[in-house]
Formats: sequence, C-alpha cells, structure tokens
Amino acid sequence: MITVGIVEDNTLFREGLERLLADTPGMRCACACGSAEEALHRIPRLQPDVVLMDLHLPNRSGIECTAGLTQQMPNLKVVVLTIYEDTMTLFKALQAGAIGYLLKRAKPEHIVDAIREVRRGGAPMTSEIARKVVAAFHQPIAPRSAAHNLSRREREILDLLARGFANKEIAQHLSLSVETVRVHLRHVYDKLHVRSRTQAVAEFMGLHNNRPPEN
Amino acid sequence: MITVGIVEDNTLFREGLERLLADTPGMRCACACGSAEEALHRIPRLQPDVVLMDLHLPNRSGIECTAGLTQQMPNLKVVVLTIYEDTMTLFKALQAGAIGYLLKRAKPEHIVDAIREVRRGGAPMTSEIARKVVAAFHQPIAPRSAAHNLSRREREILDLLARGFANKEIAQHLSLSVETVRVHLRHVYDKLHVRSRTQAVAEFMGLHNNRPPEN
DNA sequence: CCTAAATTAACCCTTTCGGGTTATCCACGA
DNA sequence: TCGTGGATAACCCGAAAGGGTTAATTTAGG
Repeated sequence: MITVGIVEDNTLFREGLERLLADTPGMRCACACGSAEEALHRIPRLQPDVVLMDLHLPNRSGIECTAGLTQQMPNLKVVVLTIYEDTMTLFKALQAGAIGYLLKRAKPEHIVDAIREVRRGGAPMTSEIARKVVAAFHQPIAPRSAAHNLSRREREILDLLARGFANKEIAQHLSLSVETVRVHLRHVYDKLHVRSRTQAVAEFMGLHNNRPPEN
Repeated sequence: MITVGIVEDNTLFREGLERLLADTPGMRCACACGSAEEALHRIPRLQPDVVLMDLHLPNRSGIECTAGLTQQMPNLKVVVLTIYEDTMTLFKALQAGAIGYLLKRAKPEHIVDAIREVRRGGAPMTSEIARKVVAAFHQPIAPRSAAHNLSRREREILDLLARGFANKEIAQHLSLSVETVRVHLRHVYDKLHVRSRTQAVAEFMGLHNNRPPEN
C-alpha cells in the first residue's frame, strides 16, 4: 500500500486526483491539501510515501512548499505535477527536492505509473524533461568568446572579484596598486559590456557554472 | 531508419549488438568499432544518428571518446552502455555529452527501446540512474545554511542583486524605496556574514549552482 | 492576544566604485 | 624600427554603496 498526499489548489483537479487514487488498488490518498500552508502542516504529521505537488499555489509557490517538506522529511518523494514546462521552473523544482516531474496533461494511468515508479527507486519524468535534465550536465562545447577576450591579468582579477574581494584587497593579493586594479576592471567591464562589479560577477558566474539557461 | 554506431572493445558483445541491430526493423548498424581511435576516425565520417558507447576501452576511456565525438557532432546522440554504476562515472559521461546511460545487464529489447527513446527526444536511463541524476540537483539539505535564514523578500532582492541590478533598479523592479532595498540588503549581509554586494553574490552563486564536482 | 519577525521608510556620514584623463615601461610582431 | 597592446600607476569627481540609527505597519506563531 502506497500512501499519497496531494497538494493542489484547483478543487476539481484535486478531487479528480483523489478519485484516481481511490480507484487504484494498492494506493491510498493520505490527504488532499488546497494550499501550501495546509500541506506544510498536515503532510509532516501524516507521513505519506509520495506527494503529488502542484506548482501554482496561492501564496507560497509549490517549489517552496516542496523545499519545506523535503527538508523536514528527507525520505518523502515529491512528484511535481504542473503545467509549467520551462527549464527554470523544472530546475528549481528539482533543486527544491522534487524527485519526479510530470505535466498535468499526462494521462491518469501515467500518473499512477509514476507513483509506482517512485516506489521502485526511479525518477519519473517525461522524455522531454529527462532530456532537459541530462542536457544540463553537458559541458558547453564552445565556451563563449566574451570572457576569452580578457587578458590573463584581467581574468585573474575577475576571478578574485567573483570571490567577493574589494579592489583594495585584490590589489594587496596581487601586490598591485588599487589604481591598476581599477584600470584592469574597467577593461573587464568594457569587454563584458557591463557597468558594475556585480554585473561582471553575474556574467562571469553565468559562464562558469553549469546552471540551466534562463527560461 | 535509425543508423547506429557501436563502440565496444569486447568482440563477443560487439557482435551481439550488431546482430541485435540487424534483427531489428528500422535500425541499421552503421559501424562497429573496437577502439576509441577507430570510433573517432570512422563515426564522424559515417554520421550515425545514435552511438552505443562502452566506457571500458583499451587506451582512452569511452568518456573521452564521447567528448570527442559530441564536440565534432553536436547532434550525435551517445548512449552509454556500461557496467559502471558509480555516480562519478555517470556524471563524467553526461558531462562528456552522453544523452543516455544504460547498464550492460539491460535486456536486448531495452537497448532497442532506448535507441527509439532517443529518437523520440528522450534520455533513456534506468530508474536508479535517473534517481542519481535527479539527486544531483537536490540542494544539500544544509540546516545551518545561512541562505535559508533569509526571508522571502531578502531572497528576492538577493536574486536581483545576483543579476547585476543596482539598488535603484531593484527598488524600481519591486516598487520599493531605495532605502528599503538597502535595509533588506543589510539584513542579507548580516545573515550571510559578508560586507559587500559582490561578496553576497559570490556566496549566493556558490550555493545556487548545481554542479556535481567533487571529483 | 501578544510578541517577534518581517517589511516598509527615512536621515546622516564615510568609504568604495566607476568614468574620464594622462603617462611610463615593456614585449611582440609587421 | 615603430606601433600596438598589455601592465603598471596616478589624479579628479560624481555616483553608488554601506554602516548607524529610528520608527511605522503588517504578518506569523506560540
């Protein structure tokens, strides 16, 4: 018997899911929550095996709800059930601890299959979602040239910048004058087409970590 | 018709795969390579749709072979077929550009299914592998994580900060006073134990990029 | 219900940053 | 050989950032 929690603000859809679970042998609906607050309150007490989580909730987003639940219950398996197909939402949900990601247009039997798949140790998701997840691991084949127009010294200084050092500290680290650091930074700003150290760091980090592309 | 390349040093297994493909309608074996060198030479010329890649090869590893092939042919879909189940090998293969990851103990029909799955836009892998991939995205459940003590508003502002916006711009984006933004930022600095926006961004980025490094 | 935290906002003041400008030294290549 | 570009350094100045302080309102939780 697999116990399942539901978090879904849409009443019709929520009751549809309840009925689906009730009609499925081997599954039981532990609770059906209409809000993130309700979920954060009831689910830790009822300890279901799996949670079906909608992402579009009134106050807090389902992502935060997922994060809250998985932090309290590391063994809880959250399967996201949403209309959002964009990469950003997907990754935030996974980071929040979701273990599966389905679209609401999935057929009922696929949802049931997904719950069983979770129990078998899997991570249910559609083909397209899986492809996106895997693609996030691929190293960018051709690192953009933007950061490569930088000279050695400029890269070195940008690197220290990204570690949060002030110009003064960078100057000390490299045994340079603060003025020189400023000159290098100006060149970096020119080449990266930014106007502030924070923008430069954002740009630099964006190229140096394999995070999902924006949207 | 899907054309498939094979890279596998074990002769028996390689020929077994060849026969499997030959016996499968809609698939054709473009080439069967016994070494990474042979693969790097022949596959770019034959341009198969999919490559089944063993990871245990004589000289270079199949991971390097995968990296070489995917760099030359960005559209090539490499499905790893290996005995290695460890997380490190998995991640390296994915980073090298692999799009699927199967274990050699997979049944022949599953291998055929996986090739079709790739063509349908998916990323074929076993349940356990998928679980590992998804788990890599989970944020380390750091209870002491300073970033989690941040309030909703503070996280929101930090996020805009990390995108390179100035206080003034953040204020406009959120319809707030610059002073309020400054207050929130001060709290952020306190909680992250930093003294400047750049340090805060560095900290934030460090926690919010989902790289699976740790060689 | 009441308190703690969050959110909003303003003031003053010092430090840091970023743009503009100028200048010297050195290495590399046409 | 001369010029280009990198690295070094200094000046002025306005804009932005950051610290200290105070305080109103709202929200959340015990």
